[in-house]
Amino acid sequence: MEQRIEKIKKQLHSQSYKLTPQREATVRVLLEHEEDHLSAEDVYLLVKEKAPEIGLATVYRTLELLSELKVVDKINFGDGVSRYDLRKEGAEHFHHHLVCVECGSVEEIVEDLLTDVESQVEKDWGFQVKDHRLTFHGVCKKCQVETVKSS
Amino acid sequence: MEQRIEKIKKQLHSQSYKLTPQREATVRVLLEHEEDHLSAEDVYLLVKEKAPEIGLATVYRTLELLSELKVVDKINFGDGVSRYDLRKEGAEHFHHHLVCVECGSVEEIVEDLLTDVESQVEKDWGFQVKDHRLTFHGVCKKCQVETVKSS
DNA sequence: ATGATTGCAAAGTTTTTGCACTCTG
DNA sequence: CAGAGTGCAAAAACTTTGCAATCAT
Repeated sequence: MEQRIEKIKKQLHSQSYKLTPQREATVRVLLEHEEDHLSAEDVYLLVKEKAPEIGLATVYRTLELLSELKVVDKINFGDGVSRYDLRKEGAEHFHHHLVCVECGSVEEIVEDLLTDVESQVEKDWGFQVKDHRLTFHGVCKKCQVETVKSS
Repeated sequence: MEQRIEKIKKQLHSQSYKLTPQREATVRVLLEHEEDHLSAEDVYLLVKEKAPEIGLATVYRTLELLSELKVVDKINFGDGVSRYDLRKEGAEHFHHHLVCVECGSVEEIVEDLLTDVESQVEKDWGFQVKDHRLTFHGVCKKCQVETVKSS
């Protein structure tokens, strides 16, 4: 945890940004909820527990900044809100998501499944791929079981 | 064009919805701009040219309805707005997008590149895939050329 | 007539912005 | 002190909703 904060601090410094207490608190919340796909509001409420004086605008500004630095990725599952997801340690690409249409749960896939597909896109469309967003919509393991039960 | 409208009309009727003039005008705009990834506002302005009395709320309601019927897909490229994309004729899955980070252009890939990846997800994660969203971010052919020129 | 659909305006959400204040170096 | 960063409140941007009027069967 501390190491990852240290690393982010360096990333900020390298662009002459500071890791202020507010920014640090925000990053800590993200680290503690790495699997949770928090919205800006979610982050705000969680940060507020530790640092009640923080403003929502600061959270937005911080998330925006972290987004530029590629520390987090801003994602959107189609409900009205943006969600913010920490990049995995050393991950070069965005990870994938499995969104369950039954229960709304979101599972993460860290593996990069798209190496072959990316080569194909570069070859066949002449498009130089830098990153990707992949989300599958379907029925998660748990809900499949429950469907069987109830039928 | 007329055939596709006829088909959509049937889809609506099968769920006891009507193809009102407003809805038809909206569908026509979508058909005429199939490559354009229009926002609700875009659609509204274009429909207004032909049917000035239409309201923005109706456009939203129509797009919502078409979305439920899987006539269009609602997508989000990370700017604040939802965009609406007609499903291709006979396409079972959502098509993919190539978003250029230089010029912002959006290219479409109609082929389904994910058949293998989907099998893998079903096998390895026990997740029953129904649909997917795949967007590549990178540099399009045109901007690659221009980068070479200017360097 | 009855129920679906519409247009308008109002309200709701989420996000951004302006500005004075604070902090750090 | 200068510049970056902050909190607050106001504004903006996008979308949804309530309701009376309209339309189609």
